[in-house]
Amino acid sequence: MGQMPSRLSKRLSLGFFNRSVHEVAPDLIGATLLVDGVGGRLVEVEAYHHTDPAAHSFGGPTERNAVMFGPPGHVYVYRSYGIHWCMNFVCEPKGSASAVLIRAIEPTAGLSVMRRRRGVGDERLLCSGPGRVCEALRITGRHNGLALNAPPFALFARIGAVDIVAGPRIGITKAAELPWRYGEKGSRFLSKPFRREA
DNA sequence: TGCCCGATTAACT
DNA sequence: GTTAATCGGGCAA
Repeated sequence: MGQMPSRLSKRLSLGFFNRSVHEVAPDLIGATLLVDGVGGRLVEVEAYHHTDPAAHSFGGPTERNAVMFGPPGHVYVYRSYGIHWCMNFVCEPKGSASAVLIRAIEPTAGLSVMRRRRGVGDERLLCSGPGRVCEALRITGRHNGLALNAPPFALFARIGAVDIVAGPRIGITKAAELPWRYGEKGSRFLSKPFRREA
């Protein structure tokens, strides 16, 4: 389990993330993320730039957001609403404190494991939301600060072209109008549909 | 120290 | 459509 995409696509290097978060975020759509062999294709992400009032790093470094100020290609995990975990990929040169929130995945590997962890049978409910992604892939605070190019992570470039749509981010109050949510057009695995879809 | 509220979800009406 | 669950970060006092 988990080797399937390796023959078909390249692994993404840490350098992939050493670019503007607004380039990395759409480029991640269609990439495959596995955690201990379980996961699938990224179909929805959001960009958080350090100059953005909605970003955790906006107010400067704290104990919680320290990883955001570290090197790109590492994972920033935080607890949301005291209940859920949310996972981000740090972008841009070290200290820039920008990151991409992983909001939804199309499950392709370890379906039965994810169903058991999530307690639901419907494929579309396994990873359609940032908290659901972390529960299905069993991401917790102990993953905070880990690099994406080493176990338990495996990250593969997308294969072929992907239709990408953008729109306002979800669940925020500051800078809510900025169109920094990216998704695969027409995907059935989004946490919410995009407004302007053909 | 105390208080408010959040990059959410599921279970309601 | 609404709301409870649940807790740590960040800031006021």
